[in-house]
Amino acid sequence: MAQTRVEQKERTRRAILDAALALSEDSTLVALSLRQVAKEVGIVPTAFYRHFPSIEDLGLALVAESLDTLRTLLRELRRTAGEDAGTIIDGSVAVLVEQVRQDHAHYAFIARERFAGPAGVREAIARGIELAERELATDIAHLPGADTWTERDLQVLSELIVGSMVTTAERLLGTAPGSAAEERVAEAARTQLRMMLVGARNWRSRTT
Amino acid sequence: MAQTRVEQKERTRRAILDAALALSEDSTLVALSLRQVAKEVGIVPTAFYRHFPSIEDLGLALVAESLDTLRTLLRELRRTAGEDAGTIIDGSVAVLVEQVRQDHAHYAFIARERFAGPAGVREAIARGIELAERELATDIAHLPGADTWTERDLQVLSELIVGSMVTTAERLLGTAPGSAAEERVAEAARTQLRMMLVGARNWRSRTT
DNA sequence: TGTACATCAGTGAACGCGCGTTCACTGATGTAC
DNA sequence: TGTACATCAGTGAACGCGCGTTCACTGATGTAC
Repeated sequence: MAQTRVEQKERTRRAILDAALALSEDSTLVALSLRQVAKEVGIVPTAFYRHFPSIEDLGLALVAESLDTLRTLLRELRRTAGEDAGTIIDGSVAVLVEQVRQDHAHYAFIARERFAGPAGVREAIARGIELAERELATDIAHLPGADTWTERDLQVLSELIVGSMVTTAERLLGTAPGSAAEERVAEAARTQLRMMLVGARNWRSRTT
Repeated sequence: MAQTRVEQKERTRRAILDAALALSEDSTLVALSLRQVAKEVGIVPTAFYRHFPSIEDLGLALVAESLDTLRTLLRELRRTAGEDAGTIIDGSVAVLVEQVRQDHAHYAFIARERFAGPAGVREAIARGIELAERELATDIAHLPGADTWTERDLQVLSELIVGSMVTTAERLLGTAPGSAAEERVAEAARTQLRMMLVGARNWRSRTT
């Protein structure tokens, strides 16, 4: 029965993370107190220290989880990909909508803490987004027709696309699941990706 | 000499706004205390109430200023515009770089409070960005060749462009004035706008 | 110009409250033999 | 299997501190006459 105590600790840790996510929903991590979290979880404030040295460290754990979710999303993007751009675009937006619906709290957390969080949290988020951009650039490089692109142009295009996906995610956060507003944001995202695709396809012909 | 007392009050108000801007630079408005601001300005905490009913109201005043700055920027964008897209793009990026350099604290404030600020502040920022999108759509509609675009496509394109400019501004906030990093962000922004322009020019031919 | 009164930006004491952190503790779970 | 001991998640009292807000105030600036 060596698992029981370990499992109980893990359950409390999970409860702390979920409570922090829920309590920071309408504000931000830097305005969140250890005592609020402890109260929400149902433990005494000092018990918090059995799990995290500070709220900032709890935040870093949440970022790690959020970025894992994001990384899963990007893996999904790639997995859906054939070579038909329209399919990739529609699939990508569908996955993004689905992920934001499913892990709403995590994405809202990223949006909030990206610029307003503690320094370490901001850096961790920035690193995650840069990783997403590099992975996208790699995937685009393997598509047919991309061989005439410079590495820098691929990177800049990836930044543009990831940037617009981040913006789309931020807009989705303000819409209700299944609402007309959500579908409008999704449709706009598909149109924007198609506009960027048209730009990309006609890029070399205009600059070489 | 009816101005002296009024002027002194205005000077204190200005000092409070500047102190709040400076003190929230590494954190956010919701983590900023009235007492910190008062201390920075050199007044007693209770004197704060002669100027604002609360920190949130001070935040709303700061947003109004920030959005005025942003509105000036957009007016500049339009003023620079002939009909040559390359000139508009280069000029727009130059203006954006210049504005972010000049009013760094204000733009950093917008980036931070956009998702993490008090509810009223978040709404005010969202309204300002929507206004920028509508103004851009109006201006694009007056460019030659835009007459075949649907209103919705114009709106979606404007959202894409404003979104990428917001992302560029956020990236510029992380660079030092005159640095190589700043120029790299500016160059990427110009490339992205050109990619979007190529997409826009070839859009109708592919969808009608 | 001189005087008497009004205004009001800023003062300073006081309040109750929630904060992070310390410390010695308890008692159920786990381990050694 | 039974016993004696170790571990450690969670407890609860206590601390000093900064917080927003109240209140009655002061005294320089401004106004009426």
